Parts: sequence; C-alpha cells; structure tokens
Amino acid sequence: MAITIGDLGRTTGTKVETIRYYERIGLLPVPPRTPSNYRSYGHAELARLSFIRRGRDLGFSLDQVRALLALSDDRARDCASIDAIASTHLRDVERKLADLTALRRELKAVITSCKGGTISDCRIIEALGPQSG
Amino acid sequence: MAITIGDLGRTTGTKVETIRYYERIGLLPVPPRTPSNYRSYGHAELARLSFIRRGRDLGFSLDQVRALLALSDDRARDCASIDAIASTHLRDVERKLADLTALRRELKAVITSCKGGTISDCRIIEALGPQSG
DNA sequence: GTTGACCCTGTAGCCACTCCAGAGTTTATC
DNA sequence: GATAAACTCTGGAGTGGCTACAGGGTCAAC
Repeated sequence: MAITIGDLGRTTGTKVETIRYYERIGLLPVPPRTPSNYRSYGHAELARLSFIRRGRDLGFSLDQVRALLALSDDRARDCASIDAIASTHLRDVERKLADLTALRRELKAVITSCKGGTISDCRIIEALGPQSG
Repeated sequence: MAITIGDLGRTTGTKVETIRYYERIGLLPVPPRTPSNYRSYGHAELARLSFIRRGRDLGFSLDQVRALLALSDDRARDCASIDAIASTHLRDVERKLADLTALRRELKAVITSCKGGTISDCRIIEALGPQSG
C-alpha cells in the first residue's frame, strides 16, 4: 500500500532528489514516515506529483504550477483564472518562439557567410566584432 | 582616455555587476586601477566585451563565447572550428524551436478546450490530471 | 551473513547573472 | 567650500530548478 519515494519517482519519471526538493519548497506535502524513517506516500501524492510533472512538461514554472494546484482544489471557482495562467504562458512561449526564430535567421546568415578560409577573414568573428553591430 | 566600468556598461548595454562577474570568471582581463582604486579600461576591453555581449545575444553560452574568443585570437587558424561551434549552436536552436512549437500546439489545444465553466469541469486541469497523460 | 539496492540528511554545485549593504570617491550645483 | 547626487569599491547572498555527493542507515535476496 505505502508508496516509497523510489516508486513515486519511477512512476512519474522524477528523480528522488527532485521529489525531496519539491517537498522542501512546499510543492509536495510532508509525508508520514515508516518506522525506519522512510517517506510513505499514498495515491493523492502520486496524483499531485503527476500533475506537477505534466505542468512542468508543458513549460509552466513551479510558481505557475503552484497556482494551478491551488486553483484546481477550488472546484467551484470560475475557470477564467486558470485560463489566464495558461494564456500568459502561451504568450511567453510565443515570444520565445519569435526570439529563437530571429536568432536562427542570424545564425544562418553568419554561418553561410563563412567561406572556410582562416580565422583572420572569418565572417563569424567579424559579425561578433565591435564594428559590426 | 580611461574608460570607467560605468562607461563600459552603458556602451555595451551591460550591467556593472555583470562586467565584474565576467572579470571574476576570467572572461574579461583584470584591468589596471586608478589611484582611487577604480577599474580603468581601454578600447581592447571595450571590443572584447562587445564581442561577448553579441555572442550572448546570439544565444551562445559563456563557455562557447570563451571558445570563440580563444579562437578569434588565433588568427591563422582554420575557420572550420568557429563554424563548428556556430553550427552546433544552430542545431540546438532548431531543436528548441521544434520543442517550443510542439509545446505551443499542446497549450493551444488545452486552452481552447476551456469553455469557461467552473474549475470542476475545466479542461486545463483535466489535461494536467492523472488520467489524461 | 553479506551483497546490493534502496533510503536518510545535509551541503554544495550548476548557469548567468542580479541585488544588497556599507563604505569610499568624484562631479555638479549652490 | 559645503553638500548632494551619482558614481565606484568589496564581499556575500539570492534567483530557478534541479542535480550530485558524502557518509551513513535499512531491507530483501541468496
């Protein structure tokens, strides 16, 4: 019945150290202990950790996950607050995508300009140099 | 003639603390000091810091920037080593782009499924829940 | 009874900064 | 020449999200 920290880690794809870290920062509850001082979890903690990991996979910060967890306990409440967190996150993702796309363009330009001579006429170094930007 | 750390920061868009940090980790040289113990820079350091910042803007890690700096000092060398660093970085960027694009798709799916009821039937929370993945 | 896999605590490290306290220095203004 | 604002200095701690390690205790299998 009792789930060990290792089981929890295997089931959710989380390292044991990470689970202890989540406990330390208050994202997971402090579990009861066995007589030999091992952490002993139940299904609720398994569900909670799954939720956390899924949120992390979707790129939410731990603070956002914390907010989502708090909201999800409040089942009668308006869904809009959840939507707000997710939408903010989506906008963050879209900003990062735009940045990375611009970065890729620049990198490609810099790489194709390198014609394979010696470094003294390497365009990449030039592109990074003081006169270029 | 002597450039202060503040000038250097303003010119390159770098915080003073960051410049001192770069010095501490050996990315910038230890500069001479004025009689009142202020750091005193020349144009070479300005160029070097510009190079670092531009590299950072292009998403290179400090270690990659360090490698690029070392290579750029070695003017006779083959350009291919520079190209290799930049190409590796481009591949990293493309992988990140792919990941983020997939993430955006998932987030959008999750958000549009939220029809605005109460949290007890919120699809976002459901999508994060234990049965969904 | 011993090997190996697990668990415990506590601490330190990673990246790339950023901020702060508390003190000294320079520059501008009155 | 006083004073205030803006600069500089050092040293240390904090950020996020883990990860790794040392040095121990515990448990199951053979």
